[in-house]
Amino acid sequence: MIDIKQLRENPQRFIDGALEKNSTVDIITLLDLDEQKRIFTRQREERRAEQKKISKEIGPQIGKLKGQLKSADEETVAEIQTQLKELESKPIALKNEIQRLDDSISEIEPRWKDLLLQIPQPADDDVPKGSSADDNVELRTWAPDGYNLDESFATNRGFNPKTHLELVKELELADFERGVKMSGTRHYMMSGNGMRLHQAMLRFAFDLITNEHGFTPMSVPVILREECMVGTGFFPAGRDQAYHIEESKRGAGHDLYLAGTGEVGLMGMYADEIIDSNKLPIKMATVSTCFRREAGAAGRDTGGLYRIHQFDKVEQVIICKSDEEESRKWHKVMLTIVEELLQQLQLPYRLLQCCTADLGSKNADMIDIECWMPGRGELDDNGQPTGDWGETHSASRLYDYQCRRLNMRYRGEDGTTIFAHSLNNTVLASPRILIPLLEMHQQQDGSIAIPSCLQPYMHGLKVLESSAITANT
RNA sequence: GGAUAGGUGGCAGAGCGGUUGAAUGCGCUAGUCUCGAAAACUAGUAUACGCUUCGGCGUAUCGAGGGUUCGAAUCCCUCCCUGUCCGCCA
Repeated sequence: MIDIKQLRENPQRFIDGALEKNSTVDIITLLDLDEQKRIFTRQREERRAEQKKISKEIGPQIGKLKGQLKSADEETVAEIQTQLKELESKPIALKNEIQRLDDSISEIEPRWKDLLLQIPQPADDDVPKGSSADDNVELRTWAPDGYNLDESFATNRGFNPKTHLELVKELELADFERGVKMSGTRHYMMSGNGMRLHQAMLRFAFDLITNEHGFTPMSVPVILREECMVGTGFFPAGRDQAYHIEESKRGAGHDLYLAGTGEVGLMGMYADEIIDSNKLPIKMATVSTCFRREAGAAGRDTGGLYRIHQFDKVEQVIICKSDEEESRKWHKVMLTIVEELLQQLQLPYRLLQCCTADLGSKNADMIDIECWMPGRGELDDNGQPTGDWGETHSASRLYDYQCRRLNMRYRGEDGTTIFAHSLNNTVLASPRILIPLLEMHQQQDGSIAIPSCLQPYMHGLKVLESSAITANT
């Protein structure tokens, strides 16, 4: 959520920011509603103050008169009742007026709130403007020694690459048919060494971030209340991407959803809290199963491990003080950790500065990391895939947008409460990361060379090979 | 799933429908005392929003929402949440 005060002071910044993000939210109407709401609220407060004052004055008198009623004859009763009516007429008039103002305010409030929640955080000035993901800007690339990204995989390695789908099938690393049989399209099972590799990757990434970089290891709930989804900024925009769990026993607004990322649990845990400022920055990492409906992606990336409904992810989150420089610093740190991880895995990658259109409503800045996937992309004249970049990581910088929605604050030097800043980034999401891993480390005989950093997590196994290969050698 | 007890400030815990934003205790902060600390004593100690002549003033908040009333932490209704016991269970 953006700061309504900032919107009042500088509406143009938010109007421009929304346009750049292709948002159609009606900010003009919001400003209008806000003005009305403020006027009504102020009038209400004034009436209310007046009413309180009068009540305090006439209270004892009313009490006295009501006491007299008990022991009065008919004539005095009538007289006293007239006096009571007179005494009460003014506060009753005020009461009615307050009621009218209340009605006006509660009519405005839901629309006001709804619009406010929809206003995207304006992108930072140094984020390139763009109209779609095509306008994202490549910041830098990295490839292991001996691998030239300007040349094809075949030129680099001396043989044509198989796709991860072929490799998975030959080495029996996953079972798509049975996954689909049980749960429908975009479901799968990891099997045998595939499952071992999947677990090894997660464990390697989790150990790297928690042991080497001091992030606190956490587990998180993946079933979360609607408030957490709204608070972290995934709702309302991403409502159709989340699995909704029916919970009719709970009241409205208390429905439960499956999280699409561990970020929801890591951020939600501090909602409505005033964090001890000595504890900042809070650096946390979790590994959790993530669920995504992939609504609107029908027909895209079908088959294989790229776009699936359920996967596991090691996620990093940082909550820091409200300071732009600090936010920027931690953003870089989070990216550096991923670069370190991918370099250890010997996977070529590139950093993409997302343009305004690709940021999503929460982010002031977002940098994606894409890994080179030789088996993706268009086919060349010989029917060989030309390879393509595929998104594996996404590092978000949100300033206080999320913390404001979550009401997550800390106390400043002078005792005032300040909304914290938050950031998050993927450490590693598997099985998607297995695509570049398998495709990049495949060898001519169809086996997979396991990077040395993973070998301890694979009981020392150095190569994945099919039973057929083993039999031949 | 069955039975029962509750939700008040950082915590514990009071609160006849009328100066109750809320007693008291603990905690915390500052001061006095001390070479220093502890103890003791004194003072202060919620949040949000609005207004401000920057000294304050006003409104809201006692789980949430609604109602009764001139006036609600206090009465009524609905919902939410939590604890305990029994049953079941990865």
